[in-house]
Amino acid sequence: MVHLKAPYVSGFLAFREVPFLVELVQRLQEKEPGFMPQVLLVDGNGVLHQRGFGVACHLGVLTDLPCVGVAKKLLQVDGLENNSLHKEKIMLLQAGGDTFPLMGNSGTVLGMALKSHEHSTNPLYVSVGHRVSLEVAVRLTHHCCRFRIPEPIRQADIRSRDYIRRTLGHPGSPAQRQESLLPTEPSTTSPVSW
DNA sequence: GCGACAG
DNA sequence: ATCTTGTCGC
Repeated sequence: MVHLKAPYVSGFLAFREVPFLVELVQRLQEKEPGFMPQVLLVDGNGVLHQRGFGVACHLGVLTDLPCVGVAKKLLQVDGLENNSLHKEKIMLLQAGGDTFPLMGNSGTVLGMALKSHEHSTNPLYVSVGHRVSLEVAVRLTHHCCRFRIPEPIRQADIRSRDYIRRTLGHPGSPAQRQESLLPTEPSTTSPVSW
């Protein structure tokens, strides 16, 4: 079980979550190096970020593994806006795998909006994290989608929440007596996310 | 009061 | 992220 200390602040997600992600990779290298993945799908952004360096970049540099940023909402940076024009482009996406580029004011393509499967309305926002091209990032993400969320991220989400529920759900459990795995902060902070 | 808001 | 209400498709 991880013990989150930093609060969630938009633009600083890596400072909250990346230490635990690095630890997971290190633990895997020690115990099961044969299972080391060739690429990581990261729940958050890569270069589509306030300072061009989201959690997927951060994790990639610290582990030297190729990383893809996969966000569920558009981070509105460099002039990118979730406005009516953007929503029009989303509605024009037809088949699963369809995309449109996310071009910042700087003229750089920061990522791609991806219709991750055919019966999906909201796109995914895919961006380069580390040692991977945007084209490969998009194809890889698309091919991992049984549903809207890529299966590796979806399973991590489902199983971690299930673990939390099983661990904190039982009165008298060690975790419950420890009393402070739940966030001290009011809202916004979650013990799950990992 | 109003807009913004990766997770 | 969490919570809630309602709808649609398999």
